[in-house]
Amino acid sequence: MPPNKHSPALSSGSASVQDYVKVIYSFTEWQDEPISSSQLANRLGVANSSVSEMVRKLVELGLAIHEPYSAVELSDEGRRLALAMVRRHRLLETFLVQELDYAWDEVHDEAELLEHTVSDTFIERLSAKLGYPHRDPHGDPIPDAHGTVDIPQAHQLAILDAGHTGRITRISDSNPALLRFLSAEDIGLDDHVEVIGRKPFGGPVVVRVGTAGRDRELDLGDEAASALWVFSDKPHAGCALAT
Amino acid sequence: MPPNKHSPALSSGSASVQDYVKVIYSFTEWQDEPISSSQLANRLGVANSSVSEMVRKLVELGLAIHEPYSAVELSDEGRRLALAMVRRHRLLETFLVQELDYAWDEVHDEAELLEHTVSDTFIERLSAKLGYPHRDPHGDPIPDAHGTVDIPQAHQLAILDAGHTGRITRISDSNPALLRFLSAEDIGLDDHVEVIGRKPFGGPVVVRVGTAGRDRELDLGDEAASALWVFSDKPHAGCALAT
DNA sequence: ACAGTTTTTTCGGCATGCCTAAATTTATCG
DNA sequence: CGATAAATTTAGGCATGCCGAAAAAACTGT
Repeated sequence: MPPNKHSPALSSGSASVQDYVKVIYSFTEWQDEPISSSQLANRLGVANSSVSEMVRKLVELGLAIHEPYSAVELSDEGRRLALAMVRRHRLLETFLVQELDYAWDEVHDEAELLEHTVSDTFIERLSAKLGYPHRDPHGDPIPDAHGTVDIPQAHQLAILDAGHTGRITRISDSNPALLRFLSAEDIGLDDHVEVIGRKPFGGPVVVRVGTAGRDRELDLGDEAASALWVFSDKPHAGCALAT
Repeated sequence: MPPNKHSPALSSGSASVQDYVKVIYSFTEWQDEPISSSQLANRLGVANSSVSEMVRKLVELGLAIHEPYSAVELSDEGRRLALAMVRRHRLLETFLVQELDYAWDEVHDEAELLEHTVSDTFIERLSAKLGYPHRDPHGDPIPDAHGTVDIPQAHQLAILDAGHTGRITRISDSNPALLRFLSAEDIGLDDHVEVIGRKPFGGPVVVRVGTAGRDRELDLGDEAASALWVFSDKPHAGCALAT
């Protein structure tokens, strides 16, 4: 056993370790399949070989589970750490928007850096100051201090069949430009959506969106339609591409 | 010339570089002598050899001026960077105390970490939110966004002669335990002080302190008396040890 | 001024995390 | 099945910052 306490509670690990663990976790937050090495490399912007190395380290640290040549999964310990990081990230984003008047699309990168630096004390005081929020500005659920999250049932707009109606529960924050576009189109969290259909040959998705009565029809490209997650009005929202 | 723009404005440098520059600067903020290698090593908690290396790098980066075997000084560029870091540190401390209810003695370490991570945007928004403060919770002056500071005329209580009276302008934040002691003794910023004298054989300094009318006499050990800086009521406060 | 002490610098080494290039394993398809 | 393609891992290197030990320079006191 390396210089590693029995159950390191949340003794973090380096910023890199935290990043890896968070990405591994996030990959399965709204989907299911565990992440592969190259997907990890992609999301982290590092070479595949770096991932191999680091994953070995994560396994040594007891944070990940990994059979050579197969997907990477988190141990309970790893998931705890990941959830702590996700909590940090989302609370920081909420803080930046609510207290420092950051725009929607500006918060991600700043939070990405800060999450490795702030102390647990900082995070808990922040949470208190913000009124113990459960959802961040993009609609992502904020785990509580013990690592409990509830992940709302939601589907990407891109995979919903025509006719579906629902509410936008979450908007992926991974592309700031896309967030600016959505903001310009006045599409926001909790807006109503109705899927009208899809233009032929993989064309844009046509939807009707809007807050309250003010709704309008518009075309959404694939990236936009994938970034929008909707909580369907139909209880058992089937969706075409569900495999 | 290394991969270094002409006048990198404030393109920071690594956290280490920032720390070195800040310590070099801080050393002369209230005194005058430039800092020596071993003093630098001491304050940074690193080996002398590490300092030699890093100082060479600082010179390469155009941040420091250094003749072998003599003290280290900052270039204009280095001073700019140092002031930016000091600004960050002090604004962060102010924020932690005012907005997140940190105690006086808890803020230093957290700010020390955060100052390397937050963006300029963050700092400017924070400054606005706090109402553009000029003094941090320990009384240290906060440089403005352009790197202008005014450093109040102040002397360490430890070196003032008997009879001096003044106001506590600044309380060094380098020792949290000492801050807790002072807080327990109810000694705070802007309190009035009168130096009564010094007990024999390098004994404690006897002072009379207090807010408004509620003042009392007490003995202060050398460390405490050195941490307290007072703005003297006498215009040309002479002091015994001034050399 | 010069022998001894102190300060500073130089010299290899180490750890972390990243890279490219070269194996190696796994997957795919005729 | 086997050849080729794709994914993964190993091997060797690089940069940053740190260290201890040893060499070099700078202060000391008599």
